[in-house]
This record gives sequence, structure tokens and C-alpha cells, in this order.
Amino acid sequence: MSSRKPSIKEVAALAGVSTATVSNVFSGRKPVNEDLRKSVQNAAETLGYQVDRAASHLRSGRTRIIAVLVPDLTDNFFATIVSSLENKAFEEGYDVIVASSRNERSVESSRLNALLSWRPAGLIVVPCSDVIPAELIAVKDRLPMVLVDRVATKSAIADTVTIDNLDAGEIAARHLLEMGHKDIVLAASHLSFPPIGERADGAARIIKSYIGQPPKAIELGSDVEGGKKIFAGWLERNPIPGAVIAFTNVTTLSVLSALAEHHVDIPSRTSIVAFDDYAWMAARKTGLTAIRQPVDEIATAAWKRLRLRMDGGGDESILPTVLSASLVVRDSVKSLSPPKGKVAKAREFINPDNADTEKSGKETKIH
Amino acid sequence: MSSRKPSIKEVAALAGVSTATVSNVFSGRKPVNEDLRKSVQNAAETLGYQVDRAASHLRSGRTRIIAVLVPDLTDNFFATIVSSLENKAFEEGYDVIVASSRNERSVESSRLNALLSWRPAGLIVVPCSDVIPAELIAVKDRLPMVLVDRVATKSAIADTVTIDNLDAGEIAARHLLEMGHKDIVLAASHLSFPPIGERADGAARIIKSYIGQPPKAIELGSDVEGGKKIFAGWLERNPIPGAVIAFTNVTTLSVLSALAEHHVDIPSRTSIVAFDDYAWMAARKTGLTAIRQPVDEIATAAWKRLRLRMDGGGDESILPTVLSASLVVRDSVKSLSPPKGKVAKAREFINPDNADTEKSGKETKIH
DNA sequence: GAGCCTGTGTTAAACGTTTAACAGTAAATC
DNA sequence: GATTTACTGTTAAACGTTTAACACAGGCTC
Repeated sequence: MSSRKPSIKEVAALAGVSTATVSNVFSGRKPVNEDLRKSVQNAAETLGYQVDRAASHLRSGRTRIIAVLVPDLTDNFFATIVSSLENKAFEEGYDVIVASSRNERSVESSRLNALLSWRPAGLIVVPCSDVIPAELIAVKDRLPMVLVDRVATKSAIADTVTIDNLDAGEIAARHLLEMGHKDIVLAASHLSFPPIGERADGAARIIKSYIGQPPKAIELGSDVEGGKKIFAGWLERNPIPGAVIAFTNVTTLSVLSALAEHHVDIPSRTSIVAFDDYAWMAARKTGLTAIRQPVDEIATAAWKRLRLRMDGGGDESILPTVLSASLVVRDSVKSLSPPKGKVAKAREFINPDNADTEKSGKETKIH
Repeated sequence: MSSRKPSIKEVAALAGVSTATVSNVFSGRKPVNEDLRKSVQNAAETLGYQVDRAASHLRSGRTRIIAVLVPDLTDNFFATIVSSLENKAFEEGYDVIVASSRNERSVESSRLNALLSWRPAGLIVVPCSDVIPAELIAVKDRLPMVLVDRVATKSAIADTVTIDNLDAGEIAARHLLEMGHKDIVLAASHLSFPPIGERADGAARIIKSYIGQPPKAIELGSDVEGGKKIFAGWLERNPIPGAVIAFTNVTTLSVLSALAEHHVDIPSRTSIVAFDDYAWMAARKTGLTAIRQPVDEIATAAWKRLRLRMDGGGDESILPTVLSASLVVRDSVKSLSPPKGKVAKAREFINPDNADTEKSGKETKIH
């Protein structure tokens, strides 16, 4: 009873065929006669044979590895994406190797190198900042990959999956405006991060066009505790805002903690629109009104696109997939006055000739 | 400009040495003269050489892979552990391949098989139930591994890292008792899961010894939504309890959601002690009093132990590492009456002769 | 100075697959 | 009936490492 794992040779010997046939049975590369296939499978079964990944990888140069890089596994948003990806990948026989950049560019670089050294079959990356890592650019047309969430679709070097962040920002702001709010503050992690900046732009644009003045924006960083301190400090130096939009689940937590510390009641004293939609937001007396990102759809779209690329499809052109966020109304926004009417979508009023300057939002008008 | 990655041969040729020497430089298995080492490193540098994992693995039979299996990546508790593990592993040159059993035994089995087929250098598993998967038992003395969280230390087949769950349950219950509560309900995910059952036992024991009657326990399952429904249903058929202990962060969410739905105020109407300690628990007006598990220490301990095993240390005997949980007092427990005195630790009164029957808690007394 | 370490380097044989090239057989085509 | 085609199977050479086995040089010991 040797403890060594059986090799393809032993299976071949037992089944009375060549190793090539056994290989074909398992890889499906070439058709094998039904009888032979069965006897090979029987032989493999009785020996407890499993193909050796290392040997297979060495010879073929191909792996069944999907490398996934996210900024922070501790963040529920990314964890959910990873989890979803892992499920789908597994179902199709891929294994996921995961890495976290801890929101640091240098870590991102080295982690990416480590991931690439596996020569994965595909790569899914949520970059940690607005700059696309050089490592990615170097392999962009050799390796199937899709970029998720923290990417500006314009500067994309590969297929991307994002939500319509401009719109998401607008939705949040519009809801507040419709509820009669004017004193709105934007709480962002980093405005330079593509999705965050866009959300802020979307909100700012519609607020400016409605109120006449752009809202203030505060940057709170990517960790709850730090953000809480920053926001608490800001609260001490400024009048308490009537409403705040938090553009991230982490930011939401920072804002909420600071507000709680200062005994600012929600929504009687200040209203809040949160981002992402998790169980904890609905679990308390005053449920949080939030912009829900379709996390699972994001993961699904990313996986589908990656599959297509791995199968050699999707031709040259880069495809940006843009999903939409939606408003989930709960109790954290106070109704200040009966709304005079719907606040129009800024977009609908953009002069098509100026579509390029859309981001400035200057052309937006209101009913 | 070939796009193929350079092999050890090319490095050897450029440095004017044999491939064996290059291998020794990189693996450190045999000492290499300083001058030669340098020229090899230079050659590798200029060629952009990286050792090929597949070839290395194939020949040596060793990998630098740590396989990690958890019940649910979406659960912050497990995500945090994975994240911490990934950091530590990376720092020492290991890569983490991660899988989720989705709380299902059958999935656990197949995921485990997939993980094992990598022939990882080490394995860290949070089982999804109280039964140790057969796959694990099969490799237990061939593969360094450590079991975390959902394991009964008594039936352990390998090193384990857990918290003192009996004690954690006691701490939660004692706090409630000291605050004057008597009408206490236990909300568990599954009482058959080792840590949950122990927590419940710890709480039940001290409550029984103090009140005379054991508390009711309700099982809510492992997902928030399902648990919420169960608990909401229970609330309709029973008087609202004075206090509830939720033994899991997921359970906490279920309980909180159901309570919010029924407009039961915390803590004025019912008090709550939560488990695990996350930002969202402290982010609202009524912060949650909670039992904090030292997540990072758990991960650290697991990693240290695994490292030791991978280095061949730790001899035959299995080591259970038991860390302790601690109480974080916030605002979710109402003070019913000035406590008459500290509620004694049940443990201190256990007759040492009956240590084996400790679990029944019958011998526990109170001051 | 013969024998023996010690420290370093090389040679060449694996490791378990995949796959191009080849081969044989039967059916189809001309 | 010769040639082609389609189908299925085999042979044997890689893939890029690691590592026993060996070699050689210099310093020791006796």
C-alpha cells in the first residue's frame, strides 16, 4: 500500500491503453471510444487517480486558476464579489487564488506579481486607485482579464464591469432634494477613486443645478476608524449638515459612528443616504435609506465576460459593462416639505452637442 | 524579443554556471559562493527570470500554497480571518487559495477535494458543522493543518484554534444577570455547531444556577434573512423577552431585524447582547453591547501553529489553542435594578472531581 | 604523502503530464 | 480496386525544475 499518488502510467497500464489515451479521456481534447473511456475511468476510479496539476501545467502551459485581486477582503462589498466569483469559478472547474492589496499601491504591485507568476487562466482585478498598475498593462493583451468597480471606463485597458456611478450619485442627491433637503454634504472615501469621484460628480451636478451651489465634499479615507475621526473633527468645526450622502459602505460607517458619538439623531437632526445595502443597515429602528449596488450581478457579469475572453471570444474591442444602482428607501431621510414635484434627471437635459463635457454638469437644467 | 519567459537554463548560461547552481541560489538549499550568487542574481534580473512554480512543484513535490476553507466568505468573521491569513502567508512567500463551503457538508467535501488536489503545504479549515469531513481525516497526519472556530476541541484530529466558548457564553449571560435581567432568550444559529452549542451551554449553565431555570434557546440558522423570519415568527407566538443573547454576528442581525420589524425598542423594551464586534454595532445611537472575539489573534495563532507544523515541529501531540473573548459594554442592555453583587463565575465553583461533567453545569453554585 | 574531510560546483536523471507526429483500420469516393 | 478521408490509438519528445551522485580542490590529520 504505497502512499504515493498513482500516475497516469499506472492508470494506462491497468486499463491496457497508452498514457495518451488516458490523457485524452480526462482532457477531452480528442475523442475516445466509449468502451475504452469506460475502462479508463474504472481504472482511474479504483486507483484513486487525480491528474497532477503541476505536471499538466508544466507541459501545457495552461492552468485552471483564476486570480482575483481586491483592495480589502474585510470590506463586505469586495468579500461578496470574491465569494460569488469563487462559487461560479468552482462550478466550472476553476480554482480561485485571492489576494488583497490592502488599499496600497505598492502592495497591489507585489501581489499582482505574485498572482501573475501563477500564470492564471484569467484575472479579475479591483484596482485600489485610479492608476492602472503597470503589471496589468504589461499583460493586458496576453491574459484574459476584467477590471471591476474602481475603474474609469474611459481609460480602460480591458473589459470592465462597473455601475453607472454618475447616475447612482444623482439618484442619491435627487432623493434628498425631493424630500426638501438643501443643506447636503458629500462624504467620500477618496474623490480620486473613479467610482467615488463619479458618484460625487453626479450628486454635485444635480444639487448645483437645483440649489445653485455645489455641495461640500469631505474625504474620509478607506478605513472606518480613520474616517470617523476625520468626520467627527469636521463636525466640530462646522454646523451640523441637514443631510449627508455617504458614497461607500465604509464611509457610511464612518459617518454614522461620528454622528452617534456626537449624539446627532437620524433622521430628526440630519438625514443620511448610505451606499451599498447590507443587512445591518436595515436591522435597526431607523433603517438606512441606501443606494444598492447589484453586487451579485457585478460578479456575474465579470465572470461571464472573463469566460468569454478565456474562450477566445469578444474580439479586439474592449467592452465596458455598466449596471445600474437603485434606491432603497427606509427611514433615514426626513421629509422636510412636501416636494413640489419630481426633480428631473439631470441627464435628460444635457445638450447632446456637449456630451463630452457632461462631467462638468454646467449644461444641466431643471424643469 | 521573445515573449516566452526565460528558463533556468538561460540564466545559467548568462551567468556561466550550471542550472543546479542557479537552483541553489534561489532555493537556498546548498550554499553558493558569494561572487557566483551575485552574478546569478544579476543574470536573473536582466532576464526577468522567475522560477516556474509548476516545474518546481512537479519535481520537488512541494508547493508554497496554503489552502483555506471557510463556511462563508460573506460572513465578516470568516472574511476577516481569511484576510489576515492571506497577509501573513504572503509575507512569508506563500499564496492562499480560498474556498467556501457555503455551510453545506456536500460542498465542503468537494471543495476540500479540490483544495487537496493542489497538494498544499498547509491547510486551514473552519469546518461547516460538527462533523470532521472524511477528507480531512484521511490526510490528517500527512498534511500540516489547523482547524479553527467550529471545532470541538475534544474530538479534534489536529491542532485547533478556538475561543473559550463556554466562557464567552457565560460572560454574556453574567452581564445580563448583573444588570438585573431574568427573562433571557438565547438566539443561536445551530446548537449542534460546537462553538455555538458551547456558548449556549455556558450561558444556560450560569442562568440556570442563578435563576433556577434554564433559558429558552432558539435556532435561527446561518443566514440573516431566514433567521429573521424564524425569530419574527417566534416573536408573534411568544411574549417579547426581556433580553436576548445572539451567539453569532449573523444571528445578531437576524434578531435585530426581526425586532426592528416589530418595533421593539432596544434597550427600553428588550436588551441585547451581540456576538462578534464590528463597526456597524457601534455606529448607531444605541450601540450594541457585544462579546468580542479576538479575530486577529485567532488568525495569528492559526498561522503560527501551521508554520510550526510545516517546519516539522510540534511533535505528535495535538495542541488546542484557546483564546478568550471579552465583553464590550455599550448601550443595548438596560439596567433593571442595581445589581446586588457580582455574579460569580460558574467555573470557580465547579468541583474538580466532576470536571468531566462540567458541561451539565449541575454543580455550579452562586455566592 | 596517503588518506580524509569540507566546501562548492556539475552532470544527468527524474517528476507526470500533454501533444505533435505517426500509424492503422474502416468507410467513402472516384 | 486504388485513393482519400475520418476516426481512433500509440510513440516519444518535450515542459523547467530539483537533487542524488559525483568530482575536484585545498586544507587537515596522522
